Amino acid sequence: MKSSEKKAKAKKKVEMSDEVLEMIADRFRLLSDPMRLRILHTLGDEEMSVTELVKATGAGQANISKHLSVLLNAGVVSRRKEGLNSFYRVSDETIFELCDAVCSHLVKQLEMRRSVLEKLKPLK
Amino acid sequence: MKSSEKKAKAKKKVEMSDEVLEMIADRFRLLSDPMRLRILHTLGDEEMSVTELVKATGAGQANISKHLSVLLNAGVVSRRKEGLNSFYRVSDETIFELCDAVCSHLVKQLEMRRSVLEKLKPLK
DNA sequence: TAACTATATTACTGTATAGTTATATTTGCA
DNA sequence: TGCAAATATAACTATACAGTAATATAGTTA
Repeated sequence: MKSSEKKAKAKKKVEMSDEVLEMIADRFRLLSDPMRLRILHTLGDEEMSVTELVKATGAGQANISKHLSVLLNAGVVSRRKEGLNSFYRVSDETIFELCDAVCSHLVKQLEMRRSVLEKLKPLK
Repeated sequence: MKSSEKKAKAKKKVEMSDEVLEMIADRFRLLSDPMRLRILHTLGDEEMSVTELVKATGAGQANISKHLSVLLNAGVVSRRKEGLNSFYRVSDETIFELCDAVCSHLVKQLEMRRSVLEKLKPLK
């Protein structure tokens, strides 16, 4: 017992190198853009061409292509080329788990705020 | 059966407004910075003052304070003032679930790469 | 009251990146 | 071969933001 006699409360923490933190941050940064989230949500479990995504999202073609290349580079989507078309699909489903977790947290948060407002109502 | 006779494959997607996507992106953006991740990881389940966090992380005081105010504003940490000190603690544990999910994904990803390299070894 | 300490805030700088326009590249077709 | 379509890329602009230095604010102590 050497390092655990400081405060008795703190759990021993795993050392986190800057490199690991940077990798985790990179992963979150991937999902920190509304347009990329829109693309991923639009794809769902489907395979879609760039043109289809452009139409579905209303964004510019260059913009969509750029975001897709970011996602492709990160291994979140995969690409299948066929003639003139490039078809993309989500190859890393764990992305959706993260999004779902954030979504349900937001819902919970909004519900809490609503219930607080509800309690204030009678005071009007 | 009207909108479901297009491709038969696509699940009906929930409409996603720009506002909702922006909120989700905001949440991910919070975690897309290595220094904020370092602060959250350093805090863990402890309560710490700004000075303690400055010492533990090696970052500048102004920088730590700014990140803490971002996290406070987002409801991820809470603040307790006592005399000259401000004590912060993580108030939203769901943050750690997200981090854990990303971490285990990274581990899985690295293991996959390692096993690929392992198979290539005999070819040397 | 004056000096000191902890924290917050402001102003500034540099960097990263989202969106856009224009262009390059590749493939299919007349 | 030449044109058209789909996609990718390069160059540019504007914006956001992380880090820092300086300063403000508030509490503590001599």
